[in-house]
Amino acid sequence: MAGASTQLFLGDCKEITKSIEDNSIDLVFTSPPYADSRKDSYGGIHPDDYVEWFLPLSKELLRILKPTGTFVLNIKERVVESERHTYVIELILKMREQGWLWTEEFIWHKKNSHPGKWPNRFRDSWERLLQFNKSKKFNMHQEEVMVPIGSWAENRLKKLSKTDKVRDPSKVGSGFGKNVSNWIGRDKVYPTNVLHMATETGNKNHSAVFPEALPEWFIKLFTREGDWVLDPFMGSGTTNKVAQEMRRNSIGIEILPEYFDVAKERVHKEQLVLFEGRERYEID
Amino acid sequence: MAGASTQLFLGDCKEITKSIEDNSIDLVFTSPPYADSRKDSYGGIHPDDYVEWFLPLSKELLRILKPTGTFVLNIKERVVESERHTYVIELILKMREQGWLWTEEFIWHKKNSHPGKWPNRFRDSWERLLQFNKSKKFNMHQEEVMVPIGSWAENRLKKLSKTDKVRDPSKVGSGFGKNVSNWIGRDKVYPTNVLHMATETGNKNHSAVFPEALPEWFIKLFTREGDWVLDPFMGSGTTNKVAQEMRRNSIGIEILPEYFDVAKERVHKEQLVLFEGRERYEID
DNA sequence: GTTCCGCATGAATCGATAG
DNA sequence: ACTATCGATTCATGCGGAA
Repeated sequence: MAGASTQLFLGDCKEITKSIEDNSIDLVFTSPPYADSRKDSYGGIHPDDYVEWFLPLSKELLRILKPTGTFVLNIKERVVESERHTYVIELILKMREQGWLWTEEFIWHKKNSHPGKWPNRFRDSWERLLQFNKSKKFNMHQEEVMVPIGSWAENRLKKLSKTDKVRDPSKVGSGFGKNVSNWIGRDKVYPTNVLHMATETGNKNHSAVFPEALPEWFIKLFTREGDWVLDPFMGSGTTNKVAQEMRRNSIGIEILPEYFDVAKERVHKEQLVLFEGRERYEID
Repeated sequence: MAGASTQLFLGDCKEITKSIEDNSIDLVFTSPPYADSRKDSYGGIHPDDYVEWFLPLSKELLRILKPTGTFVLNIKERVVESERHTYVIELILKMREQGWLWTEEFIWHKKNSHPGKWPNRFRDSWERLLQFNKSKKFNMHQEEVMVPIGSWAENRLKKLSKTDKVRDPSKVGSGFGKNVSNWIGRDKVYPTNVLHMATETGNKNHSAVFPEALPEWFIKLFTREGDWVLDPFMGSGTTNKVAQEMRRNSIGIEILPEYFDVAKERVHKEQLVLFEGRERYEID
């Protein structure tokens, strides 16, 4: 196989996932609209309704995921009336009732979190990456995400300014860059469950909320070449773009035409299959 | 007052907290025994029983905390049968039913987390620091924990003789650029809700899991000199030692004599008040 | 070509004011 | 009283043009 198939769907993921086969997906990686945010984009799900809104989808995802597959959910609760809302932790409990295993919670430390100052809280600088599985025997390719202790750590160290050292005296314990090939032959260690990455800002064509390195890391960890990756809330297609570059097959679903069009432009045209409404376009 | 009072109690915190006055504590900072861990120390509460075991204490804490006070709970769920157990998130929900506000969740990134390798997960490198409050109007002294500004500022703020830049008018916000001049000469900024701290490595006589910097940070943030700090699971007394050095009054409760004795030795003897069993010793 | 440096922008939240 | 809108506040990053 020369390239991987990238199938992009325009429509509601709750409906479109129904047409996906049982036990066919190796990794679901997605960042759904957070409650009440992107109000104009997704209809603004109220925090109190969020769990009930999400559960029909997670039920479908449980069906289409392979027994060896993994579901990684990037999410964070909003502040509502000076409190962290509980919809995320309630969702975890309800998904377990559906049959999901809550295997792990990774932390994404956002080094350049949104600025701001409030009398009762500091900047929110992290998000959850909830790992769910269908069975205890899931695929995990740990060696693929090993961190070079040599080059990466040293370069990282070099860049630290005096003030950085004061703020974070013993460096950062885990992290990763984009060019794995540069690390071949170096001494490597396993990473931890804390990921240090900046959000991507200032990108003109698309403002990806998560950096490419985020789906890249989980795709490396939980899939092999030729496996199937699904992002039911594709947005501008970051997950699918990365999956394609990594020679994984992928499915992306997006309900808003504006985002869908951006995603279309970001993936390479070979092996791209588009499903827009009733029509089906294939580009070879 | 020359020094702060440090009162150490030997006994069960669920009982001893009952004798503490209503609305008298400014900060509760504690790291309770995690479920099933330190089995030999605390009797090993089973994960499934953890919430019910904890709730009577949190109810007392709600009573004795000042309306302006804060409860910081350092906790992390254990892995049980390849899953993260749900007792922590269930506890959050139940404590809210008791009347607590779940204001925030800080992340303690443990930079030197214990090494290890498992087939299905990486090293656990973070813990939760759950912030609960009694009311929305709690004391928070943000200026006490400011950190050096990032190195970006060195270049960014070098020359600002021009007129203030105005943000893209398409965005509603009034704009960061407009107030850039406010940043000249500033060298400290507010921190985020992610704390990078190493675990205490020095193998001492006790199993102090958190470094002194951890309670120190929260004591600075949520109390002033002369305020009252409580650690109901004192352990070897790290919280109380730090509180004393920071001229805060404190109460520590520990059920195990071995730990209690270690704590006794770690605090300075002036103003130390001991309550061991029925007897009361005052040392002045 | 390489480094430097200006600059737009981002899953935000609170309190006051208006409807 | 209760909800909606709006102004104020604040860092760090990567891009792209300039040196």
